[in-house]
Amino acid sequence: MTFDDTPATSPPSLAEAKAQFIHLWGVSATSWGVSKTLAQVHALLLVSPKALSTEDIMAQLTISRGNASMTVRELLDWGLIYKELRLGERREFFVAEKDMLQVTRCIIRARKRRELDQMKRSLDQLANLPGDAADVEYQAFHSTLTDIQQLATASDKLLTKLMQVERSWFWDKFLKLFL
Amino acid sequence: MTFDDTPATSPPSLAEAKAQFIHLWGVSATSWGVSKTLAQVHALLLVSPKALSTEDIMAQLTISRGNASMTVRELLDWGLIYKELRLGERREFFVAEKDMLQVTRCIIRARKRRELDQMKRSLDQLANLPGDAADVEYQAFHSTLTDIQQLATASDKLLTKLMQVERSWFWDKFLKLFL
DNA sequence: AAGAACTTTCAATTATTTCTGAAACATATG
DNA sequence: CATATGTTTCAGAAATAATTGAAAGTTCTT
Repeated sequence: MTFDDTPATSPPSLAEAKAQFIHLWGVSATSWGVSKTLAQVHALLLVSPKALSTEDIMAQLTISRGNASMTVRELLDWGLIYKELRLGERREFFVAEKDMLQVTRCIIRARKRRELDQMKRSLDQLANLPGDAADVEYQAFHSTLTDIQQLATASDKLLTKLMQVERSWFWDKFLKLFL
Repeated sequence: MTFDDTPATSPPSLAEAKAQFIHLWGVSATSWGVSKTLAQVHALLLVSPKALSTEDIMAQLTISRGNASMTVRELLDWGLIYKELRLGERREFFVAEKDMLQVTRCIIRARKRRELDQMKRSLDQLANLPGDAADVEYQAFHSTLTDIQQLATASDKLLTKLMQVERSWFWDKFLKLFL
């Protein structure tokens, strides 16, 4: 990526805009409990028309080999990037899933599994606690837990539906229905 | 707290269950970029039938006065708890909003304002970057940014609708439509 | 206006998370 | 099998974020 010296008043170069987008994606991720590097590697690949090697990623984001390796592996787990193998090349290249509907599905799937499903198990256990229905302390606990459980179940079902939804249905029916 | 000698196999006492819930809420919050203490104070008040003072909160969660004060303030900002003032009492008591639909609205409102709205502004700026439509690098950048923008706009509208939705509509129509 | 009761602030400390870099590991090639 | 090329691991370092606690601030009471 070339260095460039344009004055502050002109529109940013493509390289600058990419850097800004990568930065933005990193900052946003952080406030949703996702590691900055994970998001930045994702952003870099999202705006890259061709597959990048680990070396490319290290160089562009100035991160260590270890970090790049771990991060790429996690993105593969999420399903947000793919390996691209080339004949006669030892090293691996990576491309991002570019379809944002698909990206959304991956993110919902991963986070639902990791956090919502786990939480529902704990809630089920706690909400079943037997107790004295006349005790105001017990009542407060039990009714709050039940309400949260209900909300968790509703969220779960909604997210499951959203993941399964067809592209055409999504853009045609769903959006027009609500928006 | 009362004397209790039950073996490990029996159901947990109410106090234990509350502690577990508070812990669960704290852990879950952490993975969504929300501070542990914020969530734990919220959880404590959610399962407390009566309003608690700052002292109560400090004691139950063993946190410092400063932490309790800051956290309570932030929960007030989110709209998740209310002050309860008592005649002839200097100190303030706090109660949680117990209605989980309302709680959901507060959380959506706060996070949308803080993160989504801010992000949309940045995206608008970046997606407008002029460039050479024949350049594959530019194309990749521009089309990805446009897609993300579209997704952000759709999310925004959906969240706005969700916040405005009536309770009856939500439980009757929305859920039955999808779930 | 001085003291009591309570709240807020913030610099310093502590805890947690993330990242680095070098060594170990894997695999292809001469 | 020795070397070259590339990947993974993980203990310690560095960066970030959360928390404390004591001092300053506020408000009520007499």
